[in-house]
Amino acid sequence: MAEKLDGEIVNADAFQLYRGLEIVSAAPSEEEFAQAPHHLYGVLEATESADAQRYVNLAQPVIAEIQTRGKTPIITGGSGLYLKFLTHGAAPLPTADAALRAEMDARPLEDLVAELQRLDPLEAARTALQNRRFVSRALEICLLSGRKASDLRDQWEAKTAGISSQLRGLVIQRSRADLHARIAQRTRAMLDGGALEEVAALPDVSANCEKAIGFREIRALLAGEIGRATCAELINAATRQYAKRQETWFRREKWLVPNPA
RNA sequence: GGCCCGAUAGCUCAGUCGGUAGAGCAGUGGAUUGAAAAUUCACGUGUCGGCGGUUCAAAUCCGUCUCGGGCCA
Repeated sequence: MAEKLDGEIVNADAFQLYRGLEIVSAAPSEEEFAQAPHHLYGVLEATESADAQRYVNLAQPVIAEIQTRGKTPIITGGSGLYLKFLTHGAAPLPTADAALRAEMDARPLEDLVAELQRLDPLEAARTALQNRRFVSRALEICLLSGRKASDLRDQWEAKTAGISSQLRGLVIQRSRADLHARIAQRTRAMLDGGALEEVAALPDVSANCEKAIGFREIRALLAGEIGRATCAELINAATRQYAKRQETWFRREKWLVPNPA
């Protein structure tokens, strides 16, 4: 399979700190992946904010361009949500509104829950009401669209129901021991490979970029708040947790084939 | 050598007046269509360092040993 794919990698990450040291979490073969061109153009600057639609807008021209050269774009995760936007498209929902969001952030969660339950009881019942983000997003959809979030969601789910059967993809699953060893190796490579300099040189970054794993930890290291060993361990732990969340997400995507021969 | 402090979950520690122990982190599983490398939910049996003693009952009190750390010599 590997030798048949003349591929180029498009990564589903909005920000690529540590350029050239991307996670190799899915690839036809490790050698091929390492040799394939990684598409870093179209990537957001650290000061820019990101969202799933923005990622799709950046990735699609890159994918099209690879295809015009007769090559296979290999889309890798990254974020399961971003990949799903790419494969299934965006639902016709209102885009986040900064002012409304700031207003909601200032309100107590119970307040948001109560309003959502009043405006759209069905969506409230489907939402994890302890999760502030999910509650405020659902409420935001209702307020901005003037419609019920549950209706819009149902429409979109009905419309995209058949898409998965037309997709092809694979998931590389590793044993936890192997995965954790590779994560530790990657962290080492990052710290030794210029990540400190890269973070030190970054300006005030966007809230999205600030959350990239390693960013805060390296800032703390540079500020002398933690030592290098602690920094590495914190990055390792955060990456392990992220990898586990990726596994959970992709396990649910039934069209993805785990560990094909 | 003497004295003091510590030893409890993988790690850091809490544990009241004795009633066989629980937080944070780590870990595991889940949710997740415009913040997602984010956010969020669930999951806690472990020789309470060892041995002996007191007691109806000991992580807790007493003795002793081991291992850390500190102070005095």
